[in-house]
Amino acid sequence: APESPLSSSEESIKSAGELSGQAPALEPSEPSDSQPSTPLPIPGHSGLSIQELVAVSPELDTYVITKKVKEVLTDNNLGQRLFGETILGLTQGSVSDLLARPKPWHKLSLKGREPFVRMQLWLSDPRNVEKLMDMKRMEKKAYMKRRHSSVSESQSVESVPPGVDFGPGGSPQHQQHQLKKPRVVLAPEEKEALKRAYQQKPYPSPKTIEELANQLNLKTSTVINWFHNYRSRIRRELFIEEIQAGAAGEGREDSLSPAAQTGKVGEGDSCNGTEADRIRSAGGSGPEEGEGGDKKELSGDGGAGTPGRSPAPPDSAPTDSCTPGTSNQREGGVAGLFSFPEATPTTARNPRDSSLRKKKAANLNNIIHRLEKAASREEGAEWEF
DNA sequence: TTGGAGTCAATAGG
DNA sequence: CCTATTGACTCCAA
Repeated sequence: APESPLSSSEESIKSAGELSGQAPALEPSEPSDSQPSTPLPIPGHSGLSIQELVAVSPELDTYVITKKVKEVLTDNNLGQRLFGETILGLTQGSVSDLLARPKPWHKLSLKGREPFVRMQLWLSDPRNVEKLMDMKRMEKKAYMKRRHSSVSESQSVESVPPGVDFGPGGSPQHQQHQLKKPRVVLAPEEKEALKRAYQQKPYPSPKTIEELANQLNLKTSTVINWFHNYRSRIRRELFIEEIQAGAAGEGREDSLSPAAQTGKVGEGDSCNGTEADRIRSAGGSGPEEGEGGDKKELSGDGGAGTPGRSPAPPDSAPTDSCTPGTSNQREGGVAGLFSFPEATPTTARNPRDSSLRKKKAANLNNIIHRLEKAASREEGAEWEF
């Protein structure tokens, strides 16, 4: 007998303390949602609306929404899969990701806002929870029935365990080519190497990527994908931290508690990075833009995962000092990868601040990369800052 | 083409 | 079962 909490809209209390004006406008008013007419046209395809709703949506607080959704789901023993597939039209993994690290509304594309609008809509009517629970029961029932009566039925061919031929039934479409790519799983050492490479160059040139792939024995496409994903995920972490920093205060009713988790990407605070991924950038490689041919050998230590390569590459301060400080950037100028100095003690209290800083540094590096790229393309010209 | 945003879907842990 | 992680894909804009 699940009760029905939440009122259609409320939130409000948010302390996004930032310099940007950005008045918290007003969002409480939901787009006059009648209620029954179009509860949730079932993910697939709606008659016509969701997208329009998104376009008119008043800026939602994605953090509050996901928090509420997680709460409702757990309180009612509803899984992400069912919720995602029936309410959002997304798979479990996507839902997990979305709920765990919602991006701030203003950084979402129209498409990206859709799931949040759906969640908001779903939350607005407590009866939706009931419906979902009913579906859950139905699924369970169907499942029970299936396994009870289908003892005879041959195993439905799903994922054929690699290298297994089945004599009888004869698999329908001979996908024998084991055209089920095994899914690459990068070894910890490989990830480490890639992260190191990322710190050197967040945007490696095709040539560099090629070299990396060879050194690590990976397909170049894998390396490319890795960089795409890593950049994207680092960026997202940044957003998260931004939000938390903004809502840092105490305001939160049930504040912190669950918040503590998140920590994942950048804890390697300061030195000693065991296996932490310090975003700290080491000596910057020259701006090898375009075809400027690059070098960088990058110690590939494909085996020993222990840090401490010997013939350190060109720069890299001895002892791998913690203080990035004055980067010994050479000629090239800009190139220098940012690495914030142990900033003002005022901002160093929280370990999270540090990782935030590092991520921001990475972000700045991205910006620099873009500027350089644009600059080289525009052939100098008006790039006065 | 390249990079970003969203997702999917296989997998690893519980 | 469930959830979290993550390499690969699809779309899109520049």
